Amino acid sequence: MIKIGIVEDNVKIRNLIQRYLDMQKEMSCSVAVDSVEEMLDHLKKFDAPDVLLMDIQLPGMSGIEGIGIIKKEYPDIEILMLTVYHDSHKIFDSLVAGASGYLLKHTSLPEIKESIENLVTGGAPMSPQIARKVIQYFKKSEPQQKPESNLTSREQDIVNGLVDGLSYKLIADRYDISIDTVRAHIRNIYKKLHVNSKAEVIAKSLRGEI
Amino acid sequence: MIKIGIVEDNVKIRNLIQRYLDMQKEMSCSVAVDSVEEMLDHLKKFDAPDVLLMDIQLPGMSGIEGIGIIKKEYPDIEILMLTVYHDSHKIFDSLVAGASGYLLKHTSLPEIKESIENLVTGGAPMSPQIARKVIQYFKKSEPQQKPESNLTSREQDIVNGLVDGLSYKLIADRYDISIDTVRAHIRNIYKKLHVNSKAEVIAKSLRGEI
DNA sequence: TTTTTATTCACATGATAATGTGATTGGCAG
DNA sequence: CTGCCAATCACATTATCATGTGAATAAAAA
Repeated sequence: MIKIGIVEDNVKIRNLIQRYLDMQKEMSCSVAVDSVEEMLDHLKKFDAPDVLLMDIQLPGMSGIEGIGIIKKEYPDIEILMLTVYHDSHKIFDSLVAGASGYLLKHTSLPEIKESIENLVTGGAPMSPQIARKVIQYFKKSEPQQKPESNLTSREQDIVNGLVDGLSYKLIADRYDISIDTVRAHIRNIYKKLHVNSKAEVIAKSLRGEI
Repeated sequence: MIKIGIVEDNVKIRNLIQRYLDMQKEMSCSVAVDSVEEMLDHLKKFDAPDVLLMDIQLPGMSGIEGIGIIKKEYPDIEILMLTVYHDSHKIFDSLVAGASGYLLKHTSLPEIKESIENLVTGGAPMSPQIARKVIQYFKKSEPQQKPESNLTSREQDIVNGLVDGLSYKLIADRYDISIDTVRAHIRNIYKKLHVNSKAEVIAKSLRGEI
């Protein structure tokens, strides 16, 4: 049974969602309040829910401020934002503060239900537009120059094999070359990187130093 | 009509997906090859598809390298990764390189279809586990809960030695114990982590999976 | 108290890795 | 055309690792 709490100041929306979720047999939603402050009061007195649906625009403290406070006291509560805002700042601030998902308010009730289930099983529900913005964030943050690999593409292949934990034999099989060729490449890689073991190559690679 | 291309070296999977997508009336999937190089050849000769499904582990150039090259020449193609890899590096590298979505290979055919539709209407499809890792990227401030290491502090010492690229002998010297003790610890570490080489331990550790 | 568990050490053996030496091929630059 | 270099392969030797088996001690848990 998943216990759910709601922080939302629009009474109609709040009641609608609460009734819908509480109706589900694998969920219970007994607490729905209209501010972070009230939710904090409630958490002190009763058992913490598993999931909190949280708006951003609220009377008193904003939902984003609330995330930090609630997660600090109750780190096991999963917080799912449910809001009309789709600007990058609010999205990122929410995620940095500790939200585990971000839905837009036009999301249908069954989709909200599905998102909550997704959340408790280790997922991170996001509306498609939100996911797009999150991904765009990575495309911009690209200007990270790599330290001039020096490695040829074949050598890089071999390094990837090592990082995947493969033996020389398995690397040879993967790229359909002989094990002696693998040896030869690895010799050259060691020279270029000034190392002398698989271990060091893997460490360098995973640290982004190649 | 959405035109789709596939780059995937497993013939069975490739044919399965191609046949399924091509069967949809609002989609066509006429090109399915097993390497980035072949796809680049195809793109030179024929009309570019709207969406490319791309594996990571491929003969020749990796799918991640391929993203950059393809997006540079054909920026309008949306690239959707479809792979077994779920480690943060491969996910982030793919997104930084320009992928618009990231699915794991166990995704069902109808979900793949849905993801493609989602993609062309401005979404960014991701498997739930992937979305979670992307979001965790933002939470780096907060100490992310580790997968319950199970390792004792001495074992963790040994792991650190491995990550530093030390041999058994050097680890023994560092902690002033015998090399056989190091062996014994490493045996136990392998059991706990279900691996059987230094390489895998180092990789797991540097990926934060310990 | 009895039983785990962490930590320590030893001996042994087959597997894998590291390193040396040398060689062939095909592409590219001077 | 010629030398350089990436990529391929072979053979050989020593070093290191992976794994099995066994065991002692002290501390923590049952």
